[in-house]
Amino acid sequence: MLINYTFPFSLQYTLESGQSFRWKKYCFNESLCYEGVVADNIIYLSQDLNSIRIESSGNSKLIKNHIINYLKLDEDINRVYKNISKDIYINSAINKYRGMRLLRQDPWECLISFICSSNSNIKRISKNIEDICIEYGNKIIFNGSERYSFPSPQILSETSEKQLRNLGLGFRAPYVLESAKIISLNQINLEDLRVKNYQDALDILIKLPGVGDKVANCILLFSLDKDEAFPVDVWIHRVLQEKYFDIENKTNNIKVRLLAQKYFDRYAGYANQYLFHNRRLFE
DNA sequence: TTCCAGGTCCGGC
DNA sequence: GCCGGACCTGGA
Repeated sequence: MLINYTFPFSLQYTLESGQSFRWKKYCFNESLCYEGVVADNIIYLSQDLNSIRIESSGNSKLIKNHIINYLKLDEDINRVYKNISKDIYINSAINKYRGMRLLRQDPWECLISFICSSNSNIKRISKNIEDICIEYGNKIIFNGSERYSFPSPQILSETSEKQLRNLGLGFRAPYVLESAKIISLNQINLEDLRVKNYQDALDILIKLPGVGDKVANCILLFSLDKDEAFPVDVWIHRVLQEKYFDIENKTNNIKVRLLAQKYFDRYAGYANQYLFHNRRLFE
């Protein structure tokens, strides 16, 4: 099955940019192929000259729509570039990683993933998420691959801190458990945040345990269509200090975020993603 | 051995 | 309100 896309689009940059943690890279017929789990199905994706090739364990028409939505192919990336091209530094990052897109992930999975990201690294986060799925998700078999779905809020809320610590989550275990309880009781409805404005959605998300300003901005940017969201981590802080603003190492991250959002405006999140990727791969 | 990694939380000024 | 330290764990 094929999906056509408008240029520019890079599957590799998009799936390897640290937004999502469940894609595994393969080399197949001398081209890159990615295996992941989206909406309880195993998905294989690869990029041809004019289209994205999909194979999956699920109903093909449904999956096609899921993937168009997941890859956010409805976004006009050229309009984004036009908006964020403010200086030579961001332009150089755009030229290097042209076609890197933001995803529209499941906010629940995104929430747990970025709670797990706290004071960790991409390799370990990926392992934590995969272990959570293996332990509590449903087995999916397709084409010789065996993967597991991401468990529901109910399922995770019925685990225990000890069980989650045994999976290697460390001090993040109680945050995952308590957040799962809040979501499963529908005290916070993540999908409802999509129709709220950025600031209101942010104020709600940071009430969740383990979710501060940085993690909340990741969830807003990578799953809830808030293109102005701007997660400030050590890498972004470093770039902004080196290339943009007169700030100190210790300058409050929220102040830094507000400066950047004012500068890059409505698509600040895309600028963030290019600056992050560029700076992270530079070292 | 020590230090650090996509931060958050808590307690003391 | 702001600031510093603690926090699980695995890899360098």
